Amino acid sequence: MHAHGHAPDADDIAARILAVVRAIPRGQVAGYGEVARRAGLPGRARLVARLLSHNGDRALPWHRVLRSDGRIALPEGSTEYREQCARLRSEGLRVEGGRVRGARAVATVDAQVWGPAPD
DNA sequence: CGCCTGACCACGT
DNA sequence: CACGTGGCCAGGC
Repeated sequence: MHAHGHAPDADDIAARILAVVRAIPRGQVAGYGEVARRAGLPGRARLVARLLSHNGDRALPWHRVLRSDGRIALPEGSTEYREQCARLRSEGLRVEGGRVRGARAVATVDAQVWGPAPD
């Protein structure tokens, strides 16, 4: 084990992504690309999606991860899709037409406290 | 190796 | 806001 730590192993990458997902506050959402970026993996949105699709941890707040436009990525009508809808609504979020309203208004907690980055 | 698929994204119309 | 287009990365075969 311990291959040259130069490039992070798949396990480390997965762990970082999951950590970022767990860090999304209740009642808030983030895009796949946003999550990847926060995990230090710009451009790996699809990796985040793949990881969540294989995830088995029910405690993981995977439902807070949406497409960049605020839409639910899962196929409409599927069991997982309905569960995501239910979980989001249970957190007080308004979901309409498979989309979370106001998801793009606040991308980060900082934006909520300090307002949109002036720079 | 090449080819196809996927819980994606940015951009233009 | 809906759609279409091209791009990107990882896996499965």
